[in-house]
Amino acid sequence: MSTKTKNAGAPDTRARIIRAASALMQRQGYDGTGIKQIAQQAQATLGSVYHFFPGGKQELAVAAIHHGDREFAEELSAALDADDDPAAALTALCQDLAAGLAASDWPAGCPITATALGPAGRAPDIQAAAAAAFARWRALVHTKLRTAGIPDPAAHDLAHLTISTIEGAELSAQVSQSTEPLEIAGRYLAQLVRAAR
Amino acid sequence: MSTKTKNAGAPDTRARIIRAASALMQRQGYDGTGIKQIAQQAQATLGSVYHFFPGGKQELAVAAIHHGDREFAEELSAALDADDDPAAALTALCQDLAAGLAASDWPAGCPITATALGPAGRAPDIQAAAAAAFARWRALVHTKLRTAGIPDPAAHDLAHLTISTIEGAELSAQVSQSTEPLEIAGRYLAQLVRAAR
DNA sequence: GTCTATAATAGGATAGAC
DNA sequence: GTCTATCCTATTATAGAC
Repeated sequence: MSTKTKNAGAPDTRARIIRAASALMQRQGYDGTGIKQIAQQAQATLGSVYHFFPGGKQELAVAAIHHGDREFAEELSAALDADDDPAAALTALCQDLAAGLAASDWPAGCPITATALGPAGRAPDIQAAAAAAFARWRALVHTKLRTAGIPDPAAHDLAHLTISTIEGAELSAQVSQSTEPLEIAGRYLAQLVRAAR
Repeated sequence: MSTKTKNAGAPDTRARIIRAASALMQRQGYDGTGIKQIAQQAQATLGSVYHFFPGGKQELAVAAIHHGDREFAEELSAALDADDDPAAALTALCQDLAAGLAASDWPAGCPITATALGPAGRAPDIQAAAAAAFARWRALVHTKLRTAGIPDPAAHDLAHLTISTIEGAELSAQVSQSTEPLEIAGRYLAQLVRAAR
């Protein structure tokens, strides 16, 4: 076994820093989150942060977005795998998202939106990481829809719409401090998927 | 005529400041935008900014959100009034939004999302202003759908879905630097509205 | 790899002349 | 209402001991 493989038991400072950056930027955005705050939350020192991320805040944000990307991809995959019917799976996912948002008291929306929105114009690597995340999520839905028998022009478009709508409903729910947008989105996405067969 | 009514010809520093704050925060977010930058863009001095907004940056953000609220409400109203059929009107609106986003080179998404996302958790007045904007936009769509003959449980839900989907599609388009999410959203929203009759 | 100290700069906000 | 100067704090980032 190579020494480069991760040893899961160790304190793993680098992973703690990424998790802290991801969680804080998800709620406060890129510019609203300080590196010192990240270090404190990760129980690391400033020196350790710059040791692992010599590229500074931008490199940290890219790592945070990759982390949020994988995080939501796993949640999405689990939800899609839980039911053969994609319509039912999407409805259940929206309910789970609504419950998570309410449990966080609303600040914890999409794992990458707030991180990417502000600096996307100035930092191309941050924009690219966010675009890759959206594309991966779309691809997961696309595969599920095709497996369920929906042919390809429709499956491609529905995958796009699904990510857009879930993203927008989570944003609306967060801003309005209500689960209603996500509940409604789940119902209509199911209706559209069922109509596409 | 009262002296309190606005005299449209004057340089109107206060309005220039609000417009600058709205435009900058739309692209860079609340924390990514400095008051000095706003003053510079508005061709005003720091003293003038604090003269009109003694509450500082938070009061400025609330005014910027109100400005973006009215701005999009007018665009939405105009789009809905342009066609008797709400389905066709929504499709046209999505195409207009896509064109505007591409013309801005992608940074100019929803007028209030970036402004509200970061500080919503800490500043209740900013969150409330953003929630009011979303509610107003939903109400405009709701009225249009009811006028077009869609009964009320469906019209209410469809208004919610419309705002969520447009919001999410604009976000996806911005992040992905592509007009495709908005084009697809426009098509499916039209399909759902037509099916609701 | 970790820690502290510090440099260099930019941020929000205020004071007071005009 | 406008302008300039300034205070105070926080920020990113680096240096160098351990």
